[in-house]
Amino acid sequence: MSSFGYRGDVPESVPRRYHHGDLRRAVIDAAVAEVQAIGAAAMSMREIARRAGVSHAAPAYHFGDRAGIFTAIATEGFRLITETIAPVVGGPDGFMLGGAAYVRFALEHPGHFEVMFRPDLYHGDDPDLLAAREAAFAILYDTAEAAMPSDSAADITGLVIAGWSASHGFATLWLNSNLRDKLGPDPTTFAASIAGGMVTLGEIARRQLDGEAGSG
Amino acid sequence: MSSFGYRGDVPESVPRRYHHGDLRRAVIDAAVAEVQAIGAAAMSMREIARRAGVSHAAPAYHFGDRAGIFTAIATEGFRLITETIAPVVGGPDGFMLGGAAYVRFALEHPGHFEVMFRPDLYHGDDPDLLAAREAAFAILYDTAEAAMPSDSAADITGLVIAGWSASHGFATLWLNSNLRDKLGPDPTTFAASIAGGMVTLGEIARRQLDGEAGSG
DNA sequence: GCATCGAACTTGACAGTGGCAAGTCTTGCG
DNA sequence: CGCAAGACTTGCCACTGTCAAGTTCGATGC
Repeated sequence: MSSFGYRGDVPESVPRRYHHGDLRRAVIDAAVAEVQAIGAAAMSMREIARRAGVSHAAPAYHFGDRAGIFTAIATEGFRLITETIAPVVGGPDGFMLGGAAYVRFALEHPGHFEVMFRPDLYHGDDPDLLAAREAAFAILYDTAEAAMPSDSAADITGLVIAGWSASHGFATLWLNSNLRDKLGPDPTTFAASIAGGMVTLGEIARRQLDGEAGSG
Repeated sequence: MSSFGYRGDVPESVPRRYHHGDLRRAVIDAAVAEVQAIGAAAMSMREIARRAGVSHAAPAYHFGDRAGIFTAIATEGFRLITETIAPVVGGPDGFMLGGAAYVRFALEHPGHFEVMFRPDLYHGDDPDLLAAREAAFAILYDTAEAAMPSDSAADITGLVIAGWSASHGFATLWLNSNLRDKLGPDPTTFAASIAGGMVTLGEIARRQLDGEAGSG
């Protein structure tokens, strides 16, 4: 019946063959771009297929279903963020640099970042995903361990959670455009201001802990 | 033609009338529950209509479109979080209590919280929404201002961003189940550990700022 | 060179979705 | 009562993700 007639919206100039060559890669790239542009909810498999110049069901062949595409994106994202943070671990300022690298990753790969932290989108039991995520978490812990002051009585977990929360929260709020109108267009400009805020925040936290210990 | 035959999946026991009475409220409540249970992406207007016992197009009458429902949820969320934080502002521990209240709101109203910080879901130019959001932001600033140590040279904006980021990041990571397996089931248990982490984080930040000032 | 086998696609169908236009019921007000 | 307007219902459309079945093509073995 059919004789390979599908063309979608692909320009005539692009040579069309039955086998795409690297459809898996093309789908991920298009999906990340779509997530970044219009959000994960609005991302459509058929639209992605159209852009790649394949039929509407082709992406599902490689990824199983919609969640499969997001699983691949999240896995790639956890690998990328590990690569971003790993080089700065170990030095005296490793923890601050790690936090900055975390934020930088989020701002440079907003599509990946959005998917990574929305587990309802993907297959949470995928082995590759789990391994990539564990590796990323391990880097966080390493960074905290190396930066822990020798005279501090605080536990590592508390430091990891505090640092991770601060970095993650800033990145999230920034990407949601909740900070842009309050801080100006470029996030690196006010890094010092935020670091100062963290110092003050530490003082306030200490005051409260002392107060509890004294009155309790 | 028709004689008011629609019934959806509503139990027979529920008296059915043409006018629901408070469909607007019912739709918001059902939508929040759906977002909490299956995520905003999977929330369906038709499913909500079914649960409310009205026809599939009834919700759109009150909210215009899907984004209109999310706009109403976000607006309600910003009002609720303002009510949650407002009572704790002013005291010596106001900033820490405010952060705790912020996290508490997120964990108690995960449906609202998810929608509030995903602007791609709703109508960002809605006047009610903008007013509610500004009021919530104002409370954050008030809390920071009241808690600012008199001897601190840091600026308020830096403190607000640092505290907001930490609270927001923790809440987000917790709701994404990224912390649950690392911290145990109940977030209040390890509040002291996290506060200790914030103290350490402040020390690390100060060290880095001093280092930069010394070497630069 | 040639058959053939499996991977990489296409095609077509299905149930479900959001949005729109047009119709219908009901309440409240004169 | 009459009637206008608000609160819905109904039916339709284009679109979506998923599935089953068919088609094409490249590699492998002979």
